[in-house]
Amino acid sequence: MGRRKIEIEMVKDPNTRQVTFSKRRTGLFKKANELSILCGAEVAIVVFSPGNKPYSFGHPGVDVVAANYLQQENINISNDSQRNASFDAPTMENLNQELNEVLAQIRESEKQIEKYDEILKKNDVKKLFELEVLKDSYKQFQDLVKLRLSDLKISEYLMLLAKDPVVGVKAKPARKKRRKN
Amino acid sequence: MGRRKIEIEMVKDPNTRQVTFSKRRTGLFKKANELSILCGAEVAIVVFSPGNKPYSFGHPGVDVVAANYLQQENINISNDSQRNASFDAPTMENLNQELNEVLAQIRESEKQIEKYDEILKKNDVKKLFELEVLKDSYKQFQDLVKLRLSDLKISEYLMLLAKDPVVGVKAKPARKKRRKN
DNA sequence: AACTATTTATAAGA
DNA sequence: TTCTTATAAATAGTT
Repeated sequence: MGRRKIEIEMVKDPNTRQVTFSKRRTGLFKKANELSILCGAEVAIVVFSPGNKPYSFGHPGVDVVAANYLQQENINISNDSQRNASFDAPTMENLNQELNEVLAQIRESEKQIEKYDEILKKNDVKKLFELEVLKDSYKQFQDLVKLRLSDLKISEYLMLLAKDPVVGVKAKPARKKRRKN
Repeated sequence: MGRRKIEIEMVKDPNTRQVTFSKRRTGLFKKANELSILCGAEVAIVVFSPGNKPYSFGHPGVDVVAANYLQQENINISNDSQRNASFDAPTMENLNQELNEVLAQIRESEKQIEKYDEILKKNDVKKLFELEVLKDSYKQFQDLVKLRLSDLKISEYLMLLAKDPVVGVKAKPARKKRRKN
């Protein structure tokens, strides 16, 4: 889309890479905005620049979309457009707690997946009932992962780390550009 | 970018709106993928369709997963009401092979989830880079599960089992599809 | 699901 | 960084 065609591969020159990033991030956010308006869709994007600086776009807001994504279960219960718009900036404690909860449940589910696997390998028809039970467990596991440990959630976690990287050590007042590679 | 210029405003016709959504979501994810590769940037996107169906994109440099996702979504993404409408009757061999593949991948990923867990518990900021790497692994895992072991396929698998309990012995000729739940 | 006339994004240059 | 512009790419309407 420019004077010349380029291959989709890492841009080598760091300077050019930064310029490309700026241009394309602008374009991406514009597209996202158009999509949300044209289709009435909710969109949330989090991007880290080559220098690891976070940028985000959201309609109606990253927080709102994140909350909806994470709490989709509640939408089924209340039909109203009573979206949970109150997704306060997460703290490290919140995120850690939540992640640990999920990870615990994942481990719990893994045991059952193991059994699932075994039954499948045995192909024992008499275990059909058991298999259905395990299926339910597995679906719960999937849902948990999808809903509660979403890409977005992880990105937010990383954003927090990026912004306040001295977790549990000390808080730096500085808000300048942060880099690590 | 089309036959005519359009205003950026809600597309009124629901049918057209859905088509526009599909096309532009594809475009958005493609752009996101290119951005991540060209610039080595982290990107995460969550979108809700007009029908409130969630779609997500994530990954730097895992273009294969993104491509697979786009290729397979016509299988995975279909309305509940039309679930079985266009799903060719799977054979036992197909399903067994597919499930075993996925289960292998799950076990592979579990190891990395463990490491993820450990790092989270440490809250060690210096491990940020490591965390990002693990996040990628975990996201791949998520995508795999979503793509290849959908609820639909499990349901079909169970249906087959229920009807044709001699698993792994032989595949009976295709039969009419029936729904259980 | 494809096609194509147009619009839009953007790579390179200033 | 911002602007310009030639060209590549996305897509709106069509088949």
